[in-house]
Amino acid sequence: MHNINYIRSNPVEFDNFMKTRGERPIAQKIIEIDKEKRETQTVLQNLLAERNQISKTIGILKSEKKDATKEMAKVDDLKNKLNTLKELETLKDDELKAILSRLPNIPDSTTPIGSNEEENVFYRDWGSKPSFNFDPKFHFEIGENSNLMNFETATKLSGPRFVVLKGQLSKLERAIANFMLDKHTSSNGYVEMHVPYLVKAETLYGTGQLPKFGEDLFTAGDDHWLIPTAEVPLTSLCSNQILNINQLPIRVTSYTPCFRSEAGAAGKDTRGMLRQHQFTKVELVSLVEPEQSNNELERMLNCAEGILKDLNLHYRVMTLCTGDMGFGAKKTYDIEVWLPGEGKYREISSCSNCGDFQARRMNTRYKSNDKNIHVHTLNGSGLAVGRTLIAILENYQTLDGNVEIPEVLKKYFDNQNTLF
RNA sequence: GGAGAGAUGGGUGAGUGGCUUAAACCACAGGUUUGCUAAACCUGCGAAGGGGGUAACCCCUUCCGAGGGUUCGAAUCCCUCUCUCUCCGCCA
Repeated sequence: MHNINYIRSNPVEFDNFMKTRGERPIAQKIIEIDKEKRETQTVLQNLLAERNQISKTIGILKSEKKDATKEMAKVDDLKNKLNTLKELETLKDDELKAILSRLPNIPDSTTPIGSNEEENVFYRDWGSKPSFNFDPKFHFEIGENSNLMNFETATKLSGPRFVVLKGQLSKLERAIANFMLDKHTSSNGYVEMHVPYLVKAETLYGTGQLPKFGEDLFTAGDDHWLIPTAEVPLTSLCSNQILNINQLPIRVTSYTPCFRSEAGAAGKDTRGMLRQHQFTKVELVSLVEPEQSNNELERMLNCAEGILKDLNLHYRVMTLCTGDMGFGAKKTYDIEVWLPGEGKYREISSCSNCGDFQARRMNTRYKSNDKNIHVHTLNGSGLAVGRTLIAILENYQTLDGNVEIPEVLKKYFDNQNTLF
């Protein structure tokens, strides 16, 4: 949610920012509605003050057993005006909120301007593409050949875009998640949380998925929605609170399933477990003071990259351009891991600084020198577990169809060297 | 699911239609006193928004779980909903 005062005093700049995010100029309309609302409010409040004054007089007159019919008639007269003005004010306020709640965040000054993913900018990379003396297979070939990755059974149970993992692959999924959680909690200063996977619409509004992107979500009825990412419950932990400054920074992590309808992705990545309706992810979330959020984004990115370095997986980091960034983000880094089977870099983590955008929507503030200031929120995958599993299968595969176990994961496998 | 009780500021908690402009206490912050700490005393201390002023500041409105209603006037009365607690039932 945007600060209306900012739009009021910088309408041109605001429209320019919105343009980079694919929005039409809207500041003039916002200012107009806001002005109407405030004017209505002023008149309304003056009348209310008048009514309160007269009512008080009536109270005094009555207690003195004097006649108050004249005053009562006066207030009666005010009533109609008050109702009309109240309705108008509510109308204008709703209009304003309807517009503001659907506008994306303003990009950071360091976010490259562009219209789609083609214009994302290379930031840095690590490692190099592994070489194979055979044709590396796709992850789903390795998985299906081992009989431990089954898409048909999953489709039988739930339809397309689900998977059943068995035995060592199911264990690998769990080992990856454990490794990530262990690292983030012991070395990176995050506190592990166990959170609900079903949340209210209000919670999704706070992080920005609603009202605009309901189509991407699964709902379980009765105002219960399945989380598309643990960012939603984690960021919302302190919603509607005023924190003490010494509680910051807050760094939390959680391993959860994520549910996405993939409404706009028909026909895209239909083979394998790259794009599923359900997948698991270890999420990182930070709440920090505004001055800290730029540094925190770099820190978070390093925490996510650290996992890939430990797993010895080659990756590159891209800075997303304005047109490819998510709704609530000011700046986003995507980490793309190299998948030799597919021969492509694929997103495995996305780290975003949302500034005060989400904090405004969910009303999370902290007290500093007697002032209440909105916190800055950040979220990042650290990492997507399913895609990490894919990356390990494709990067650690051997000629005989087996998969070597990465050094840091061996302790979860009784120090075995290979998976099968 | 059934029965009952409840929801008031950071916390405890008073307030059943108009001297409530939400008391009091605790916590917290500043100050006085003080060899240090503590105690005592003094002062301050919720949020959102509107208006005025160059400004320090001043005025006003709204908020007592949420939303409606009654009334000249609602924390207080009425209706609906949500949540919490206790007991019973069911249950991993």
